[in-house]
Amino acid sequence: MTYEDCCPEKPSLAERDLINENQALSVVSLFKVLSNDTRLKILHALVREPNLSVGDIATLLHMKVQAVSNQLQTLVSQNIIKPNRDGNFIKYQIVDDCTLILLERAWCLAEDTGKITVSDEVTQ
Amino acid sequence: MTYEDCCPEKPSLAERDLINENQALSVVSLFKVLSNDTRLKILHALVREPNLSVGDIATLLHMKVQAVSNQLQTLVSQNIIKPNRDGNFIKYQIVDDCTLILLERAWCLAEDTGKITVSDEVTQ
DNA sequence: AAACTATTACATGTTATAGTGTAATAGATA
DNA sequence: TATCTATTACACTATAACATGTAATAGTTT
Repeated sequence: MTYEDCCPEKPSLAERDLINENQALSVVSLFKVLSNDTRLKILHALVREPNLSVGDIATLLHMKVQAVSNQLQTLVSQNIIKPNRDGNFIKYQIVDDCTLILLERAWCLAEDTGKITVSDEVTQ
Repeated sequence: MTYEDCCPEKPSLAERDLINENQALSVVSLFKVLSNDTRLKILHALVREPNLSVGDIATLLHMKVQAVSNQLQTLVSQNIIKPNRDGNFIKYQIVDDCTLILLERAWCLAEDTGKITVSDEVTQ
């Protein structure tokens, strides 16, 4: 998965007409999905290990299953992840890795602007 | 401004340890800044035409100056834009274009996932 | 078909955020 | 220094989002 695989051949921001209400709201809805630490953790867990269940994720994140389920539903409704039943469990996987480019870029940017570090040693 | 200029040489998402609380919150704070239609419009206006004043932007967006000022302060406090006095006016410019990569990617992605179109003709 | 268990639905309390109106401020110009 | 005007501060209202607890559901397995 590289940058070039996602969203090629679009006009640059400066060349576009000023973003209108509908366009802005669509972009906002995408950013909003990524604006929650629980959802980010879920997504990252699924990148590292696809096909986790609600219980799996709750255990990994040390959270209540309801809280995880809430955020899974949000991610499903936004078509970021999709459910697949496997016996007694419903396991989730990421629909389009292009969404993850945003997470990757933001993570990098947060590191480079000094807010966090790769190893997070600053907070220790 | 290309992708390669921003945030090079970082481990992939799958290779990283599961994102921790501090890291997640830092990334979230970045996404949150971009999760508001007014702020997106302001940023895009400044990409298209740097060094606009609060009044300029309020006129462009057909909004109250106070509302624009509120969001400008948010963007300044997050170090996304910076103020420069010019006579009676305070004009704003974008600090780091790398932030815009996120906006560009999200806009493209929103288009490609069918939520909006380049010309926004769907909403007409 | 019945029981079992993972998952979801619903209502609630809490917190955060956006925009507005009024008032204050700050810097420039004369 | 005084005035003028763009900008910001503050208080307030409305709205939305998150986590939680309880209860319901749905699909599997025996």
